[in-house]
Amino acid sequence: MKTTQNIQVAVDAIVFGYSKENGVSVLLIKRKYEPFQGQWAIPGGFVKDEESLEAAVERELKEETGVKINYLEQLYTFGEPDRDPRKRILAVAYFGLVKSAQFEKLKASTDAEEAEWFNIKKLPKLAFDHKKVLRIAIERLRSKIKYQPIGFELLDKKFPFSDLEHLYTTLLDRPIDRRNFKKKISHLKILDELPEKAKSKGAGRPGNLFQFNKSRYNELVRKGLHFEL
Amino acid sequence: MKTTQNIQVAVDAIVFGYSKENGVSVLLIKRKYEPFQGQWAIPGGFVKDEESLEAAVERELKEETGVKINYLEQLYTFGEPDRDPRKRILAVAYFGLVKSAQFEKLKASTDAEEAEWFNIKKLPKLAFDHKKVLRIAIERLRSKIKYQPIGFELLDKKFPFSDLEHLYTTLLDRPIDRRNFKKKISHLKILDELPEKAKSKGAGRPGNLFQFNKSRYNELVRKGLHFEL
DNA sequence: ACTTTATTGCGTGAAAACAACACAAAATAT
DNA sequence: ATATTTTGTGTTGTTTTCACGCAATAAAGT
Repeated sequence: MKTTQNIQVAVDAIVFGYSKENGVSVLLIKRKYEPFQGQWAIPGGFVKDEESLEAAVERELKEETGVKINYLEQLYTFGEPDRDPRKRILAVAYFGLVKSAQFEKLKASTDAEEAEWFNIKKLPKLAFDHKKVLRIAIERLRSKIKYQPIGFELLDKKFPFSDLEHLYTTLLDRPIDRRNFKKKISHLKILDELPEKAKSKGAGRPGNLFQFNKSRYNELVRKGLHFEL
Repeated sequence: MKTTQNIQVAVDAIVFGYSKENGVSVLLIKRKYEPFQGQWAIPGGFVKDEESLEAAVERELKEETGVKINYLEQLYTFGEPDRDPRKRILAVAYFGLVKSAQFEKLKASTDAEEAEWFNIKKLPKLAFDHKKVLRIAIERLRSKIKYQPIGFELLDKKFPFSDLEHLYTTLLDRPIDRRNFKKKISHLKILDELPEKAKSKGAGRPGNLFQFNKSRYNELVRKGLHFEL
């Protein structure tokens, strides 16, 4: 077996967060070193020899941003020989989501001076091929939210229905009929309606709170049903 | 930058073929060397330093099996530290399809003595974690065929409608109502009906020949429609 | 306090998609 | 010629989706 191969393996983490005020945002870091020093980039780094890819993602995220991920899946592997100007680096990109509550917690973190959330419609110039990587990640988020209940991973544990609606309209970039949307979601029976009401912030009638019921969802999947918006 | 990392990068190619007689099959090779010498495995090999991942896949496939792929996409990257007993190998797995005409051409190939097609329901024992890899690939094929027109990549350029129907019943493992299926497909207007008829092999009325119209399909996609069985 | 404004919650009818179903036509096999 | 195999097509009842309007609840404005 040849051992002449000279490719470094890294992981990247494209992490999305959401809030009603800031919309759908992605976590970026400002690069401290060359190449692309000072530019914004997707967080990530090299994989250690004995470490799984997922462990590497979580470690790097913690080191660079202090953020703890709520949902993680593999996105795509970028392996073009010239992605990095110095040497060949293969990046296994992961796709992560954080709950609304976690979102914005950056300020509290110590290492996070150079990390920031950016609305996905107002992205800065990015290092390497990260523009392309991010485009693919956003595509995945947009399409996946239609047939997998990952939207709930972006909201708080308890949320008013309007938050869910707002998330979908924002992400899919089209208006949604609240009544039909409610019907569709509620007859899947994957949401529990809580007795409490949201405490109103701002004008308008306060909404009931809901909660995603994961075990109910898993049941449905076992029966071959599937969520689809 | 540390260069102490010691991970080898390989590609694997899970290639599917189809024929009415043999059903949906996958291309495997018999390993010539340790570890797992003599066992069946997914074709693949190490990526060369200046070579793209896709190029590596095509090269290895040609070397090991003589098969030329018709459709190729990335499947998943397997990076667990202990996948290979000798040293850490990260495998970027690709998912490929060959046309029915190409299928079975193995015998003609010179290097292909140790390559064979296996019906996906009659798989042999596999080397490494290839059983898991294959399971994921089959899942992908099954689910993707429902919402992307990749089924046509498995058939000949011109095919009778019954072939399409047979492919779907086989792959989805459930009966399909011919009339409803025809209605659904034909009102998408992605098939051109050819004036010729299939020359009959065996009893029964010969069917008309059809052909997938890719540009028509792309139009539909642009308009936001989507294929779904 | 009462009026205005913002937001939530619910129901109905029309249109489209889906599922179930049977028989005639064209070819080969005997 | 007659039987057998396989293709091709149309109708109807049911279910799902889509479009749409109005009353209820609370905060904000006066």
